[in-house]
Amino acid sequence: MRILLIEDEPEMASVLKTALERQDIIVDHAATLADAEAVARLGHHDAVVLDRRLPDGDGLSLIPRLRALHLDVPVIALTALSGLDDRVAGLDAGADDYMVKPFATVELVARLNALHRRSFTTRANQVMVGRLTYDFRHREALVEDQALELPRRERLVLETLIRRPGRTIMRGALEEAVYALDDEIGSNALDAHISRLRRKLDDVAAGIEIRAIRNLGYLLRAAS
Amino acid sequence: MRILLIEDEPEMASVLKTALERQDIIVDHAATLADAEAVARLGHHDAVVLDRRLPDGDGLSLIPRLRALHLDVPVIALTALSGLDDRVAGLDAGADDYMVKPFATVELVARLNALHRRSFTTRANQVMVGRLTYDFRHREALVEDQALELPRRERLVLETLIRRPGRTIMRGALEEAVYALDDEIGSNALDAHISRLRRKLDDVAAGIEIRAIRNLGYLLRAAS
DNA sequence: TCCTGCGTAATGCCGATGCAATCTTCACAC
DNA sequence: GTGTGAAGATTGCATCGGCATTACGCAGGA
Repeated sequence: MRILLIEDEPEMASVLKTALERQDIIVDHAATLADAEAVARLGHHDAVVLDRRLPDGDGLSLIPRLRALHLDVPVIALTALSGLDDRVAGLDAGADDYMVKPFATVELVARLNALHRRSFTTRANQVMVGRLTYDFRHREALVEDQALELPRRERLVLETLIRRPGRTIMRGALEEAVYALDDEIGSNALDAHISRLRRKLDDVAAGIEIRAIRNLGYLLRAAS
Repeated sequence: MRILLIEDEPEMASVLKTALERQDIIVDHAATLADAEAVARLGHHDAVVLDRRLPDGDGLSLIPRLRALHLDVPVIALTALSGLDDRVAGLDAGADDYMVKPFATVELVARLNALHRRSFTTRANQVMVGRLTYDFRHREALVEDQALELPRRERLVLETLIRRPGRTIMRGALEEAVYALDDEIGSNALDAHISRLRRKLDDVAAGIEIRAIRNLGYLLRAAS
């Protein structure tokens, strides 16, 4: 696992870095928001540990900027303040977890591991289900190392489903992923895409099944 | 191949740029360390040519910063100093190669090519798709041992596509490979090159197809 | 000066997409 | 087991936008 530690106090940073590295966690360190953003953009990290009080602003302000770049890296916010308001602010801003200083580093490690496990499948840039590999970096589906050509909508559907194999994706979530907010969508356009996608996956014997969950959504899994 | 040239003397920069471009190398130019770092971070380059004496510091200081960002791009350091100490300093700092001014540009080109090949070690010097063989060492396309003459841009397109046969190359990646940063590219210049390249490949019955992936990019593969 | 490479723009074409009609499957009740 | 209604699946069709192609003019090298 590799994380980005954003913390301006040198001593705190050093202590944390040492503790994390002892747990086999790779730590990149940034002391300012500007640096942090530049580094985070590279997308190398499995998690971000973010101090709120930084020389160039509130750490939380980084989160929406990362999200805007489609960096869905989980974020743990650190703060000296323990008030409920601050906790809410942190989670509102999109932090995935929240720790109040002072805290035991073992707890931070534990939470990082938890986040990592939780998001592991979604963050790898390749996911494999059945005989199908989806490469998020190149945005292509591969069967036996051959690209499977998928048009835009179908590809978006597949991307969304394969991020959480075997889990239900609600219909609304799918629509959000496939259509922009201002794209009005009537009728059953989504169903049609699912249908076409299924057909293509069958044609190449991808060993994948897309199941409808009535009144809820769909899930993708290796065919039994 | 695309490189980042970091050199503050305008004349030197201009001469090198011209010489390299004559060898079909795409050159992005930065005059300061700050600029260079910002551009290098984009990860577009196959190599960095780095002058040591720069207005904002010793060029070598860039290398550890790039490594910290896990940019493993090879670096050739240029210097006016030929002392052993300087050579050691350069290699210590992580430069892959080292040249003392003044030097012959042909030598620089040769070393760049060597580095480039080395960084593609996993890849053969020749790739064959359909009836077409592309020889990266001599930078020529062969059909039945007959060289196929391709102008610069078309060859760059082919090189990029054939590196990953049967896989999608995103439009942006193609543009990066074929054009320098400051080359304004409007309209459909890339499309036009693809079209001309296709025509030439068809003319010699190369047995190759270049497919468009709508909204994404292109893919090259043996014709079915 | 001629020639070739290149970028641009106009035009034509085809695939992707949304829609709607029709068929199939599922859950539940009896 | 079976009937029924609702949700889902599939497919043909018209539309639209992106890609392909080609002609043209410019620029740089022979």
